[in-house]
Amino acid sequence: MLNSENAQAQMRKGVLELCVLSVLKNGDAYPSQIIEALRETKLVVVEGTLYPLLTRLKNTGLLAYRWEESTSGPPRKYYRLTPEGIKYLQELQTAWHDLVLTVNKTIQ
Amino acid sequence: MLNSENAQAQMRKGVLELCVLSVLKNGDAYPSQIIEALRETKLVVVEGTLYPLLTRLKNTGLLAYRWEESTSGPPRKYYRLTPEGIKYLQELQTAWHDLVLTVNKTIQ
DNA sequence: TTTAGTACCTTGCAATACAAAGTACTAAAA
DNA sequence: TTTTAGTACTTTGTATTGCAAGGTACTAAA
Repeated sequence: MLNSENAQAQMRKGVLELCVLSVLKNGDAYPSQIIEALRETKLVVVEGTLYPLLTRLKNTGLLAYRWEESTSGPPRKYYRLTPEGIKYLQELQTAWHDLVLTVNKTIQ
Repeated sequence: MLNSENAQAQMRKGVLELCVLSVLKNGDAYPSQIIEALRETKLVVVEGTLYPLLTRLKNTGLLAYRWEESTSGPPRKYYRLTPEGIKYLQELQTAWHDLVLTVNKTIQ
C-alpha cells in the first residue's frame, strides 16, 4: 500500500460504467472491441470486469445487443445504447464533471 | 439504476482516500472534522466509511493519531499525515490527474 | 486433427462503501 | 440526581463490484 502502483486502478472504480457507455456512444461495439478502445486511452479493463458490467447495463435497460456473424471466429455480441442509456450517459457525464470539480477543490 | 441520483456516489469510490489525505494535508483533524470538511465541498462521507478507512491508513503507516481532550464531549482522535503519507498523497494526486485526462479523453 | 486466434462467459475471492446499531463522554435541563 | 441532548468513536452485516483464473466454443490454417 505504501506503493501506489495501483492507485489509479483504485480510483478508476466507478468510472468504468461512464467510459464503457461513452465508447458505445461512438458506435455499436462488441466486448473485445470495447476493451481495445479503452486500452488505447490507457484505461485497462479485463473481461471478468466487462462482461458482468455489460450484463448489468443490459438488464437495467441501458444497453441492448444483437448477434453478428464473424468470418474469423465465433459470433460477436454487438452492444448499443438504448434511449435510456443515452439519457443515463448524459447524467453520468454531468456527475463526472461535478466530481472533478469537487475533488479538485478538495485537493486544491 | 435508470435514475442516476447516485451516479456521483458510485464514481466517488476510489477517490475518498485521496480526499481524506488532502484534508489532513491542511492540518491535523479528527474524524468528525474530516466529515464536515468534505461535506463543505459537497463530498458526503459517513462514519461507517471513514472510520475503517482511517484505520486502514493508520495500519499501513500513512497516518498516525493522538488523543486530545474535549470540553464538549468524549476525547478526539486527531489524525495527521506521516512522511510516508505525504509521499503517498503526492502519488495519489498524480494518479488522479492522470485519471481525469484519461476519462476526459474517453468521453470526449 | 491439431493448433492458433478470436470471442464469450462464469466462478470465487477480496476490497470497500454504507446503513444501522452500539458505546461512552460532557454538560445542561428537569 | 437523574434524564436528555450533543458530541464522538467503533463495529457489524450487507451489497456491490473489480479481477484473476479457468472454461466453452467457433473459424481457419498448418
